[in-house]
Amino acid sequence: MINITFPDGNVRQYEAGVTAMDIAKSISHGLAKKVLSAKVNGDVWDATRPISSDATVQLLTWDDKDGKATFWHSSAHLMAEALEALYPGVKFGTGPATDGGFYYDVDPGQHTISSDDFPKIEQKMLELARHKNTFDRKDISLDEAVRFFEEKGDEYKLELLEKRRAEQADITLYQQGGFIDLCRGPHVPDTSYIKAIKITKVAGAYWQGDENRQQMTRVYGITFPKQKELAEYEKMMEEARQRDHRKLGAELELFMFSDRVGQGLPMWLPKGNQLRDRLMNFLRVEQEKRGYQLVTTPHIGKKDLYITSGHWAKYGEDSFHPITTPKEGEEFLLKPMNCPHHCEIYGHRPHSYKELPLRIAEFGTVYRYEQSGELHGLSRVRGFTQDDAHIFCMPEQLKEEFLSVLDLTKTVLARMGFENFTAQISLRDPDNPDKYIGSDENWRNAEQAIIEATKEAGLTTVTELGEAAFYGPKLDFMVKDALGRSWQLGTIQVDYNLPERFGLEYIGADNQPHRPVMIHRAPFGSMERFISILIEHTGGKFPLWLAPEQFAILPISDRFNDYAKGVQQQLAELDIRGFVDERGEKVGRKIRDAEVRKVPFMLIVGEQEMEGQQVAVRKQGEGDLGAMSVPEFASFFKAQL
RNA sequence: GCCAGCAUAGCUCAGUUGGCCAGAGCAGCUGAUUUGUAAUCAGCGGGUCGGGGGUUCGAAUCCCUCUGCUGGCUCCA
Repeated sequence: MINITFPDGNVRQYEAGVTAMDIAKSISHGLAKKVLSAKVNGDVWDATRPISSDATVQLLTWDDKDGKATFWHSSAHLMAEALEALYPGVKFGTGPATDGGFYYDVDPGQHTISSDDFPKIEQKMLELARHKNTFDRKDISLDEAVRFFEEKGDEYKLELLEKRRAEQADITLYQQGGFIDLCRGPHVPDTSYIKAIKITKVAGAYWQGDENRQQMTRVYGITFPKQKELAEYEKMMEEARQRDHRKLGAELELFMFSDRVGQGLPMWLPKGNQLRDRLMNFLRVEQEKRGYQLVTTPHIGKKDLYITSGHWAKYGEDSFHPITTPKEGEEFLLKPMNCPHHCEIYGHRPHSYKELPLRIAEFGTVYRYEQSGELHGLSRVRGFTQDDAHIFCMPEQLKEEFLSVLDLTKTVLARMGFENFTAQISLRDPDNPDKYIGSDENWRNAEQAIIEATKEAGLTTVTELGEAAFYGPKLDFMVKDALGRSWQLGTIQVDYNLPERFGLEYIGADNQPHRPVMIHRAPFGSMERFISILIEHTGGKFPLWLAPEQFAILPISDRFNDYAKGVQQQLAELDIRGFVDERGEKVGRKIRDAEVRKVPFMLIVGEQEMEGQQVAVRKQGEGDLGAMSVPEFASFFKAQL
């Protein structure tokens, strides 16, 4: 008999060789039906794999992240089996589960796989799933595995095996039906668990993530244990489509692109620009409270500036090429970031330690030649405005400055209605200390400052080793939007490199020159990207204070247009903005149009309202709230700001 | 940049294997209607079928190429 310890600390005895499935059955039949795999001593195992000695066991179901991963990983195998049936000669790379489903990288040989083939693949998978084939685990020697895949002619699997040989890893195969794959597992007990299937996309992907190697075809899918869950998923996807900032941006007339202007170069239309302006003003005020000083720098700078900063060497060839002038040999670059200009501002005169920290802020528009395939609406563009600032401080001031920036960022996110966020701390790779510039002591100091500051600020954090930039550790804010999707927003980065390259100094209390530390920070990241996320988070129903139009006055007929304009005037004096819909349309129509434009308040005025000096208030998405006097509406409105 | 797909009126789309002057709805314009909580009616205008080249008696439709867009990959100072 062996002792099985459960997550709640309970211990039960079972025969050696018991499986997680057996254990589940011993607890309840309902549970057994839901078990997909199990965590045995911390590793995820097949539910059908025998446990031979004492162990801690956690049963995993669809509700567990690892349970889902098992389910999707098995689904990847099932898809591979279907692909092999549909496209003879197809070769397989890797096929893992992801956060939202699974994919398999395949080399389809002569065939091409396009979205037209999805129904066919789904059908085949469903057909195979119904066979209720078990996923059988086989421990074999590496040489046997090599022989098998040589015979099959799958060079990708052979390459993976050679890698395993170097690692001296154990080799296991999994077989379901006629399909055998190199795989660590685990898998669900059999294929019939997979009830609902959707192939979602097909894309190119480089073998082993290396752009110099073979391009595979990556087929993405998602599966569910119940049809209903697929339906919910599809509904969510539809909701995401409705909220797509590119669609809403066009519909709400916020921004546009033009082929003639150029790819990835957004133009802000009046309403979008208002939104953008209000966001910037909000941040200006918050920054002023925290001791930032605004500067303005030009959009270009001499190539030498970027040779000094080191950016020319790293990005020069792959970015916008220099602008030449009538003067021989003179070259300027469109600025790809604001820091070199800000470093020059810092360096234009000597600084005393008493002046630090010096916080230089700018809404700086920068240009980067992003690869054409990377461009995406407002979230990835070639010209954008950063809500940038650079804080020059002494090393011992780092923590306090971090706290101040964290406070600013939290204020910003809260005001925007993002309640769900985490901070990702990116530290050095401890195994690779040579990759980084700056002394060991400085790094330790900076990393410590970030860790302590986030702790004191009460943030939920995740720490990533090796994700730091070569010039310093950083902290990124990850926010979750209304649909539960995660986005990276603002960033705070410590930089030891630029102060060095620009030879920046301050005179310390000891009357000796010292090197300041620089912090780059941008709570929004960029106005473009931030607004794209805000649009999708709110579905275009912006917080009242940001709405380009806060009300629409809808006269019942043109006899009330003058009264309507009077009301508009009264509200304008109270800083409430909106417009009068003077068209010769029926109110029903005016309401519909205002609803579609997502105007927060509709004020309907007719005979009764004019006589009573009132407005009939209707809230977008909610309906009629009844009549109010204009001052009543104004205070009702202000209460919701 | 790479792989795959897409590009028809301002927008959303129809135009199935090549064949008479390329269609619809919405939007726009003009007129009528003076309207009470999500689309009033009528008339009119609008397209070198993304650009260029080719195949063909004939191309929106087939081929090549360029541009842009979409989904990923790679990248993201």
